[in-house]
Amino acid sequence: MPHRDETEQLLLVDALAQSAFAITSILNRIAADNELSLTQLRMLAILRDRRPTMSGLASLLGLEKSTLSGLVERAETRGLVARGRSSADGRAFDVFLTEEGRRQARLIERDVQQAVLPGTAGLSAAERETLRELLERMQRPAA
Amino acid sequence: MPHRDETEQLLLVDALAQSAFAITSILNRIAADNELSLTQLRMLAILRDRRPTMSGLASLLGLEKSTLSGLVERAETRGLVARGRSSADGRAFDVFLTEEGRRQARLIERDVQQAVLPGTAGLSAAERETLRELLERMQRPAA
DNA sequence: CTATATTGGTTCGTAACACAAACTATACCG
DNA sequence: CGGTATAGTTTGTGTTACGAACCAATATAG
Repeated sequence: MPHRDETEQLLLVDALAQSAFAITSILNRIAADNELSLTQLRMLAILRDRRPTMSGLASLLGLEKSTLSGLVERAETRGLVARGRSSADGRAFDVFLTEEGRRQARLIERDVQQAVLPGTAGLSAAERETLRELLERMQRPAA
Repeated sequence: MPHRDETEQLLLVDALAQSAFAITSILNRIAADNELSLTQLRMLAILRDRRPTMSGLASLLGLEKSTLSGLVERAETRGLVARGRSSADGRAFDVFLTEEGRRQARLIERDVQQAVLPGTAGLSAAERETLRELLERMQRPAA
């Protein structure tokens, strides 16, 4: 049952959004269980393999930079992240996970896997691989 | 480059989470542009094709039911949603979109499509269809 | 049938979140 | 070098989110 390509695109966007809603619902719960907010959890996940500046992190999270000061401050107070002077710009700070933050991120990762895996049970191994590859392709910049 | 199946599963979960993070970042921005919070936006999207009770909606959003009273109250005050007595349980209220809420949801849907579509450009039409189908398969209950 | 347990939704207290405006110091460009 | 842009912070305001407590409706057990 293929659709016209324009329709197909819109259906894909909707499927991506629905998937994001479902995952977000799960993440909300896991965050609360770990005494984190959804945004704190997302920040930890993003920082697993990045060291962005404050405004870079704001952009990745889709938030205003004024929001980040408090967010990072509180995470810093909890020992989950630290800040360092950016070498690229004397005004900027990089944000990165501490060892404690890495531990917390791994715990969360485990919880997320446990919660999300059952939902993938209806797919064959080949389908799972295809889905993963296609999603990863979408995360890569085209250029 | 296939992996062991267990690894493949974990990579898929990670890809799903990364996708959700990226979409959520976009949704955060669109919500702010429409003077909504992320959670308000998610609620509108969920209510497009559902009429859940308050606690049903809390579950769909992954939030505590105590959070829903204020959330729905404010959306009701803005004329985006309304409540009706549930026929299934004399204590319960259903929540549903008003006409205004439907209009708002359509505007948001348009914005989301505009923002997300460019990210799908690197996939062929067939790949897009495959991705959509696999995502939809995941949203369906297996039973 | 009655007493007890459970549950749907609300209220309240508390901390956190998120935006916009304003600000300061640093960086950039003509 | 001077004017403009920008990274990050602070402040004000409204919203969000959890847990505890509560009340009324519903479910359950004897």
